[in-house]
Amino acid sequence: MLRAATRLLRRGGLAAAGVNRIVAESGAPKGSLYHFFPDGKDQIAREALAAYAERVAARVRERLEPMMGDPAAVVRGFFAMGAEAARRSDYALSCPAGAVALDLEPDDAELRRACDGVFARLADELVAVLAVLPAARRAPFAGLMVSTMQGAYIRARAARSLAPFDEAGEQLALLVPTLRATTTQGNRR
Amino acid sequence: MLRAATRLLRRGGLAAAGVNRIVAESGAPKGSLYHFFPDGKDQIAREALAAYAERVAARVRERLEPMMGDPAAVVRGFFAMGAEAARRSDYALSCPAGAVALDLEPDDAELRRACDGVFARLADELVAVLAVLPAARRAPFAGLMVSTMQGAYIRARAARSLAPFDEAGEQLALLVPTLRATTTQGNRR
DNA sequence: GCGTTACTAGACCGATCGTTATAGAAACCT
DNA sequence: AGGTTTCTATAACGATCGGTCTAGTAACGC
Repeated sequence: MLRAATRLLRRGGLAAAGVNRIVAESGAPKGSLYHFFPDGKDQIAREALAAYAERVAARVRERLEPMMGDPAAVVRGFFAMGAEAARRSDYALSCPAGAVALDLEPDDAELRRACDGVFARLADELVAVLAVLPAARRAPFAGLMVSTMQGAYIRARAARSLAPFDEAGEQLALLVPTLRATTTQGNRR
Repeated sequence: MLRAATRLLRRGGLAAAGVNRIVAESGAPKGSLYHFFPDGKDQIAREALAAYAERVAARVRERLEPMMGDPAAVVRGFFAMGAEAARRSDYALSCPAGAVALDLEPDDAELRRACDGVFARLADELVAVLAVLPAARRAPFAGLMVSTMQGAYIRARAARSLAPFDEAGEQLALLVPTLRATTTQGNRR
């Protein structure tokens, strides 16, 4: 059921993940939804996002850990993962956290934090596989990668093209030598 | 009325821009909606996106053209614009095209193209103000900037922080020297 | 066996969705 | 003024939304 919720969230954000559609697509028992998720839709979305965070973090580590010695390869590999997800779903599936974040009403504080948690979890994983970079550079660069990945999902869907992923991977990889060369004391401003 | 539609799209994507909410918030005559927009919600969204594209392109040019000689300043200025929009709306308003793109059902071909048009228009404007860069580098870098901006909107909203904009601006600015130095024949792969 | 709890089916609620229909007011042409 | 077109108000449509409720079955402790 959480799996169906995640897929619908990835497809069209909060709006597409109606409770009726979730139970319909999941084939799960319809009456038991509010038994396991007493708080309703918000709780489903929250837990789906939390589960997604762990799953995607694990996949990132599994796939990028072998390239730890070559940060540029890590960058390219990261965006290749996004491209693959987009291609395999014919541009239907994006990151659920991104889709939800843009659907948020200002009062959905918990859901907002759940989205933030996904990004934070992802950035942490990237920091780990970017260990070769100077310490002070890792976190901002990981954040940049996460942001760019979210945007690439958006643009890829709009253009029905994988170019945004390739574009992002190639160019952010170009940034790696600069990040390696610059020591902490050499930071701009 | 298009203005109200745009604001609602920026706030929460297609789902938040219900026709009733549009007429309510716009104060516009309620009965006349389907007189001016016979195709209904899709048409409103399409025209709102088209109008937004022109407006944001004009603002980008107006604000960044003075810095054309310094691409790094252009980059920082671009993301400062995003940060300002997010800050002024208390993280409520993002790019409508991004929000709509992640809400799209696969059959909304026209709306998808409208989103793509916004990104293309924006990238074109960035290419124009990045004229100092080598020609072959401009378009991909402009695309990267657009993608990263979309992602920064997402992460800023999730984190309720402007850090993603600063992060993006600072680091993409670091990429400028590399792009300037590398000639066309020096392209990787 | 029984009693209790965990779970499920499905109808049902009011609200809101996008859209259409009807009918009346405003504006315009001559 | 009369007639025509343009616009507006309001009600209503069926569909779907998130959520509740009741009745019932399945599973378990004892």
